[in-house]
Amino acid sequence: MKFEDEAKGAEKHMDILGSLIIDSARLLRAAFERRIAQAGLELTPGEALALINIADLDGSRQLDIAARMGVEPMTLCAYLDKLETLGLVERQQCSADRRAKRIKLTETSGEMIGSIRNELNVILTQATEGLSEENNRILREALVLVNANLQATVPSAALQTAPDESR
Amino acid sequence: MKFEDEAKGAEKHMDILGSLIIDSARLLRAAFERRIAQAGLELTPGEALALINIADLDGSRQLDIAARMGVEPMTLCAYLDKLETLGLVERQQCSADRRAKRIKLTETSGEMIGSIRNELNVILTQATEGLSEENNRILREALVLVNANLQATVPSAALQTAPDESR
DNA sequence: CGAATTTCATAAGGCACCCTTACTATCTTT
DNA sequence: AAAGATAGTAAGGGTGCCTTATGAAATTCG
Repeated sequence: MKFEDEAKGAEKHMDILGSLIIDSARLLRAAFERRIAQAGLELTPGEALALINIADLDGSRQLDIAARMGVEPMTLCAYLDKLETLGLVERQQCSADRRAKRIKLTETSGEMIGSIRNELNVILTQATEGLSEENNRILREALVLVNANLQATVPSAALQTAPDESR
Repeated sequence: MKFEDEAKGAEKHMDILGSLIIDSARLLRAAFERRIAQAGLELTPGEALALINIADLDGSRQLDIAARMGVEPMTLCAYLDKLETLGLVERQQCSADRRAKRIKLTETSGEMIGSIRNELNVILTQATEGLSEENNRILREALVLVNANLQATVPSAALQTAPDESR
């Protein structure tokens, strides 16, 4: 059997990117989790991020929020259960469509949202320490592009964006 | 609703980076999982990545491989159980330290490793489509920096930094 | 109009990732 | 030789996210 490991050097810088992204996410999530716990906020990272997204989309329906977050509606539903239990959001009947519910922030949520944003801010400031403004921008733009590219490879994404189903 | 969120703009580009990284990781993992399944490789992404790392560190002990991967020894242990069951790696007694085991690739693993590298390659080529060589490099360097920064915030990181001088 | 289909939220269940704690066997130090 | 550190691992848990199925309401259409 002959192995074609000659190409390994060329591929190496590729598969490293995969590890880098996955490692970043793990580290980031862990750091966020630690900070949230330290700050005494009784939320998981997923719930906290959901709340942040809801803050930007106050009054939206669950489908829209889930789409914005890039998760399945069911995944968001679980977060909302928790957030509602904690009194941070409310599910209100949508008058236009009685199947749907509008997710509204409660008055008491403001403080929590501020705290979460603050923790996020600290973490990301630490994480990007030593990164030039310019490269910070490129990093974000590159990730936006990567995400769009990956999203396009999702089979069901054909329904949303791609007109091509030559699969 | 009538709240002034003037400060939000300043923070926004920060917390977006967090979402971007986490989203990338989720999309990447999902894409990898799909491709691995399609290719008929009976591995999870974590197991596959472990195997790739082992390929670069053939004959190392589990602690070193775990450190390289950035996971706890126990996490790696579970991957190894699976990889060993599949006949892709072997645990060999380390002659110098009978507590330790050296992880060796089996002969049959070459094919699997090639397949995994290939799938990774395809995914990452897709993911970085439209990204200039220059920005690709900056992306990777920025992530390396971010990972190092985040790693430094881990409480137990003080313990981790020392034991690695045999490189 | 009424039946079929679609859509929104959700209940139920599952897989993967990764961790902490605790234990055994083996080094290392004193 | 006794005490403590270290390599691997068994056990178990929390989180993230998914798929499938269900009930209710909306929409399409014969």
